Amino acid sequence: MSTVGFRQHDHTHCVHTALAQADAKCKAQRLQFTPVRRRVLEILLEKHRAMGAYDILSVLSAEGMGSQPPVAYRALDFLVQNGFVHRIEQLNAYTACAHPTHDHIPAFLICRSCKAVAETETELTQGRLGAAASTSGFQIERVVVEAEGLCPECIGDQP
Amino acid sequence: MSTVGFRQHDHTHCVHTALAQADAKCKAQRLQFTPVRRRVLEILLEKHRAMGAYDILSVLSAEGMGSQPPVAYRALDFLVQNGFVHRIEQLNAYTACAHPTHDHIPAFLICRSCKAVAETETELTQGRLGAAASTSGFQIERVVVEAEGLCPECIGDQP
DNA sequence: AAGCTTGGTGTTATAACATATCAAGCAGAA
DNA sequence: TTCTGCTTGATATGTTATAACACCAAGCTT
Repeated sequence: MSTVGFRQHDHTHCVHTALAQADAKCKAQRLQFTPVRRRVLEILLEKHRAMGAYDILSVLSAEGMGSQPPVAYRALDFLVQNGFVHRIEQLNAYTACAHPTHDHIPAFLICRSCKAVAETETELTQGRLGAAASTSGFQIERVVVEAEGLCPECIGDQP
Repeated sequence: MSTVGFRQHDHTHCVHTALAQADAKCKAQRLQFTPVRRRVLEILLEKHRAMGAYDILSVLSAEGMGSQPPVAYRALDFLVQNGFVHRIEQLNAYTACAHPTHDHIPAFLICRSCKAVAETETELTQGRLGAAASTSGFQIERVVVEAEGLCPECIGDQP
């Protein structure tokens, strides 16, 4: 059920599916899925890794789709805002959402060696953090959960 | 038990206690608790908020303790490494540890309005993320848990 | 004491990440 | 058509972080 990266899959297919889903959602919600936005999502889906804004920008730039930072950041903001992409705070980087079809609190496993990112979900507000929040009167709006470590591929290689 | 900020307390006392504990731990572990390192910790304890490296640097600089970024970053690295300070990834900022006397996985409640930070603990590896990690063979080394929202003080003020 | 090693600090420079601002284009509604 | 709102282009700048190298002080060796 919950997708946990770190394994083989039909990549071309998953890229196409995700783009089609994004298309559909944007149509349904009257959002403008412009060429730049679409291409940025596609780049992230293709790489299947966390990428910095400037990495993305350099791809765009090579393709003549704009060469200044705001181009990338604006597209990323749109994609994050609408749940197509998540920001990885630890890395100041971005990765395509693995479950774009439903709302969720994402949680990530991030390989410190190869930067592969697996996304799963969490319902943290019911745990200890949620308890702390409610006893102190804190109103949680967003939760970041990111685990750093070594993915199966890299456990042998790196210390 | 778990300290959840957002309330009054004897601040001078807590600063002194924390510094004394840091002193003791460094002595015990033969770590060099140099003036810059000590002062950076003190600054963070005094403010009791998340502070950026450059905020800290400007205080240091005003006191003639070095004016270049590496001065602040080196001290912060030391303090983070040894558990006296935590880095808040969402904010690219740092905050003094609220439970420096024992090892723990910190979790934070961060007010997006006033930047107050409350630290609590979590044992996340037993939850859904831990399960995802073990089924996929991912080796978790570090976990970041940060909730953003509004603290009790700011709930009335800000939208 | 001279020489060596280790770890901290001072300093310069630069890399990496992100946003403010203003002008121009373009699509859909009135 | 004209207005309006969103998107894009472009310039400039702000913010966060690190590389690299020189210097110095403490502790250890011979």
